Amino acid sequence: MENRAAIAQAAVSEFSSRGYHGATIDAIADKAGMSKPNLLYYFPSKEVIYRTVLEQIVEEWLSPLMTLDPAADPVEELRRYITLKMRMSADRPQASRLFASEVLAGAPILKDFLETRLKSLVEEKSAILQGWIDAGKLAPVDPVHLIFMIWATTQHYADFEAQIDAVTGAQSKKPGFNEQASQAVLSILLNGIKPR
Amino acid sequence: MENRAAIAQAAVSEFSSRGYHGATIDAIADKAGMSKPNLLYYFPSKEVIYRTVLEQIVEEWLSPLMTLDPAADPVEELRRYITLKMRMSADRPQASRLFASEVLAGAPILKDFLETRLKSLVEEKSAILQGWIDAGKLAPVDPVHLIFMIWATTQHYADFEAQIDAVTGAQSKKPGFNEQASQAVLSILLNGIKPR
DNA sequence: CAAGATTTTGACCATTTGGTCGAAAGTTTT
DNA sequence: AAAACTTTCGACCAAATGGTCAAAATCTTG
Repeated sequence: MENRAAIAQAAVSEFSSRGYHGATIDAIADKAGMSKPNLLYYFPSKEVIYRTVLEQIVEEWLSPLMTLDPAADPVEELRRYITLKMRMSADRPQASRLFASEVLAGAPILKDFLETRLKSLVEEKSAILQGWIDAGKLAPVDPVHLIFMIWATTQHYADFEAQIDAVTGAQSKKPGFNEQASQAVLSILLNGIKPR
Repeated sequence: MENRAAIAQAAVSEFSSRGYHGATIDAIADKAGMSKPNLLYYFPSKEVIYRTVLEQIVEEWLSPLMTLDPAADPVEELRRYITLKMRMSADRPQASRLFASEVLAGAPILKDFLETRLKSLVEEKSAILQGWIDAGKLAPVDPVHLIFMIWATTQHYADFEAQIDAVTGAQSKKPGFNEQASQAVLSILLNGIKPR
């Protein structure tokens, strides 16, 4: 259904910049090119729209972590993962901000998801990291915190874009900025976890 | 004025958990223990309350960075700064989330502040970092991105508390968690920037 | 092309909410 | 203790907004 997709896209844009309460059905409908009652023909309520787009985003967000390969070289594997997350932040900053906004508010909708699927995924991947550490291929560091740090640094470039733009004088709009940021992040994180 | 302080505190709590639009004057007044008209006797409007608490927070947020001492040992100085930021995240998570929420929304109120005072502070402190790099005391890495990374990782523990709680099974409530997190963050960041 | 199904929307409603107002309650000053 | 000033609040208003509904427009199908 073409219309549902247009609505979802408009919703991500509105929810991410104005927050759940700040976004209005009217504005979403406008952006999707239809009237409010027409939008409500496709989605029963504002909350259902919100849940729907959140769920989509969360699925996409998860997938890169799921591919972590225990057989690969740890540093190269993490380089790949970090690079991928940096690209996602650059490509879909609104999606990142919508997710962040939900978690900031205490994750009222995603709480269950975070406690179940995300928790077990993190546990699973932490075990892989711990295996690498035990094999002496990574410096000894709590794997869960390492995962948090990767999320924090990579998503920061999307979530705090306004601050980064302000501080760098909108350098972040220029092509190559993302590569430069990736270089810095990779350099610090990978050096930080290489065994000495 | 005791009442203004109570209002400000209630406002930080409401704005940080419900966002600007989700927070209501009534709820803030309730939490501050007074009626809505009474609250509006102390602050002329919701937006002024918001601006006021944001400005307070931003001042506090800035101060640790200002103390960076070029004469000190780089690694020890950064250890001090990171530890301080981690403690701030643990002590005042709501303040952190309110700031994050403002930036997430595109920093409509703080834009000017970020482009002027924060920008020049970052430039000033970047120069110190660059000096350390030139002296061979730090690994060569873009100082601005290093500052972003420190902000990202430390504030993550406040801003994404809901996610961290969910994933760690509320371990983060236990005493010692913050120390453990600080250890991990310090270990990775400091190792990441030590010259090799 | 007519009957039926789907999609679209203008008009409307109920609730929420930011903010006002006038008066009451409390405090300070003379 | 009366006047003057500060603080508090019940009642109210106007605008915004989530959602409904019946009818119109459009599309599908026998």
